Amino acid sequence: MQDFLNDLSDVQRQAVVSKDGPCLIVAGAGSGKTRVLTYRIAYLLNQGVAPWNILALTFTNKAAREMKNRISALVGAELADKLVMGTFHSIFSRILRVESDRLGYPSEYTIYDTTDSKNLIKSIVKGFEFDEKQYKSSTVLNRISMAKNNLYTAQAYARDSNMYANDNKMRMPMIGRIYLEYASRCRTSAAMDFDDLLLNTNVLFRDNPDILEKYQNKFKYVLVDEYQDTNFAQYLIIRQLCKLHNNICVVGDDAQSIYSFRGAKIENILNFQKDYPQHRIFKLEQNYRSTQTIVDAANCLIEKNVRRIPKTVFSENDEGAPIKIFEVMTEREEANTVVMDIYNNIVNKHITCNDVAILYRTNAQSRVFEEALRKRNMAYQIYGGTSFYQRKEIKDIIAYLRLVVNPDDGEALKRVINYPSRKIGEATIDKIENAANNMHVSIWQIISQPNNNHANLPQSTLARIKTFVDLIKKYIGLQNTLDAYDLARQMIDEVGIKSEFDAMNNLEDQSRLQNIEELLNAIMDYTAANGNGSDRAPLSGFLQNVALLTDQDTNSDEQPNSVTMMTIHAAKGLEFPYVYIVGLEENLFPSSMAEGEFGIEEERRLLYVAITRAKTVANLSFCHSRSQYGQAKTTSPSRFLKDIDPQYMRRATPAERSGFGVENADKFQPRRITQSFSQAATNKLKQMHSQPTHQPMDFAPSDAGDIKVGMSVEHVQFGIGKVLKIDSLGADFCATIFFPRAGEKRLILKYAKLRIVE
DNA sequence: CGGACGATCCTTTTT
DNA sequence: GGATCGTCCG
Repeated sequence: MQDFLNDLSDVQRQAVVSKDGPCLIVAGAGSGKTRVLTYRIAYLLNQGVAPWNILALTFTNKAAREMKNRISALVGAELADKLVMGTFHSIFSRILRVESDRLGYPSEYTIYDTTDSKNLIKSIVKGFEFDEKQYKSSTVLNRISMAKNNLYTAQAYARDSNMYANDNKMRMPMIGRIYLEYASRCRTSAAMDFDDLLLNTNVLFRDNPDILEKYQNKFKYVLVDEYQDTNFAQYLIIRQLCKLHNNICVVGDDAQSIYSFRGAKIENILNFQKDYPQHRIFKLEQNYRSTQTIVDAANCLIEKNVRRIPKTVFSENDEGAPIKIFEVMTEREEANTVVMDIYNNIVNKHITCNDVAILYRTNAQSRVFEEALRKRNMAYQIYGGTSFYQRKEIKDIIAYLRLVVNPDDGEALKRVINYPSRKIGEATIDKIENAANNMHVSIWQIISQPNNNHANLPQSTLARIKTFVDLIKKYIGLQNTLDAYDLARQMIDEVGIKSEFDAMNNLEDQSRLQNIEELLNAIMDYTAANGNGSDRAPLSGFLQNVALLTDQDTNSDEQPNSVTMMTIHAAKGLEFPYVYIVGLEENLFPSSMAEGEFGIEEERRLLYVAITRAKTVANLSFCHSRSQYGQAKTTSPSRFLKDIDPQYMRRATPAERSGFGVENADKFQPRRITQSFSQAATNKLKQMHSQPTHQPMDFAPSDAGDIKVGMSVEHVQFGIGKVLKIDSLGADFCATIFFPRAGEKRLILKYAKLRIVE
């Protein structure tokens, strides 16, 4: 134990061993925050605190998993596994399942994801005959979400004249009414949305002091990661839970608060010292990750913000290279230039694709980079496209499983009652839904009692509905005899989802079938891990996990050596040797959506986060024109470029800007497809396979005699490479070529079909 | 009732 | 430029 404390700096160690009382750890970027948090938990365990008395809250499952692994390495898995550790949403959803009767919910309540919520809102707006353009589901949901994050229940919201005035100003006066209906329909569906998990936890604690006390007693030590990203609902839960023991330790960095659009309140960390007067504060200011240049540049950027906790992050690493600024004409050129620079670094600096990340403000920016990378045959991986569990075929199956666990789940029911087709049309569904709403019961309660024809349907339709109801009932019955895996497999077969797809001639269908198999594998893993002996792993447990998974948690099939592409939000907490931050233009970064000085400060923090992801090199780029909605718009450089002292930057030289081969880049045909999750790639994949492309049409080999050292050449199979050496082998000439994808190859020029790129 | 084809809207960021 | 929604037709 004493040994591992030696791994820490003085401040880190002080923060780890300050066991009792409120404690604020302000952790600058790259200052070893996770290390302090994990060591602190290990230290508590070592001091004899029982693991089940420690509550550790994170924002992502991934963060929780990593932390658990690191603690396991320090104190062993037996102890670490007993910690109460996870995301806010997962921990409190579990508590809500245990205490659900106090809220009038069944223990097997469904968790609605954003799509479910939006669909429900659409249905409500339609039912009220409001204008669907005026009440966009995403806007309405946002508003409801904000309300819930600030602990406004539907009743409180509908009563509040300020809220009404606000909505009225936004020309959406009926939001209060929609919220009321939304809440009521969620309840009849026995469903909670993401925000309900936090709102209802607060309601539970507010209305049931005995339960609050129970958890106050249980959680003797509470630790919160990324405290700057907590919203009011989370803040209050923490505050309540800690009232008794007062052992609250929060870790965060105000400079990295980037989630206010989701209700996060930077005030929570700014006010911690006022909230907990007997607190201790530790500032981790040494950055162990980045070069001095990167840290200093990031510092002078963030200093332009007014609202911050004063601290000075510094680095004792090498000075490092200045930040290179790429100024280009179009986003296509931006992509080619950045990719060419990456390529040059791979060849000249001997880094690998894994070392590189391209970070952008919006997901939409990824496409041109995908294309540019594909042209160079460089593998890439996009994070945050449509995640596995958002795919249609997966959502359909999940909907069936959700119905088995909770047949009142209205959104799941509407999704699959006519999929695969049972000849139950929209008109019919509308009728039964209306009947259900009028009687304030779930759709299931209407259709599962066939003798009461509440919806006034013709006999033929009733019969078709009965087939569906019987199917679901059958599996509700089987739930007790089959484990989650057997039930899912059997149900998928019986329902006939698979026969919707034809793997023979359609690549998309083939991938859908694969996805279904992958889902079954995931259920099998779950079944194996969670069932013990005669106790079967319940389906409900699997569904709960799935509902709270996010993109970052589901990107399981990692590409071995690939460039990472993601939004800056998704990059938080990660680090890469080489980071390219692209699209530094007004109205993109800062986003045109950012309003007021507060909004701009958040965008600035976002850039701060982006820059501090870099270990050795950070580069920035911007265009003079970017196409928006299909047409080119003139853009101007981001104001943030002026926030960084020029001494830390240098403009890319014209040669670097054009990159060799860039002019020709557009003429290449893509020939090998890298795997990724984006829709664009999937579509491309479809196109590619619709016609055989064994030999690219325009691949005309260059004359072997023309190939010289230093040239960039392209090989059919290996992609683009750089000629390192030319020598002779008997009568033939041989070239040693370095291919970023395939490594170094020695090829006989006479046989190797090489095409000169530049 | 379902599929095909246009019109329309759009783009933050995500637990 | 693309995804989604609505309309028209079989």
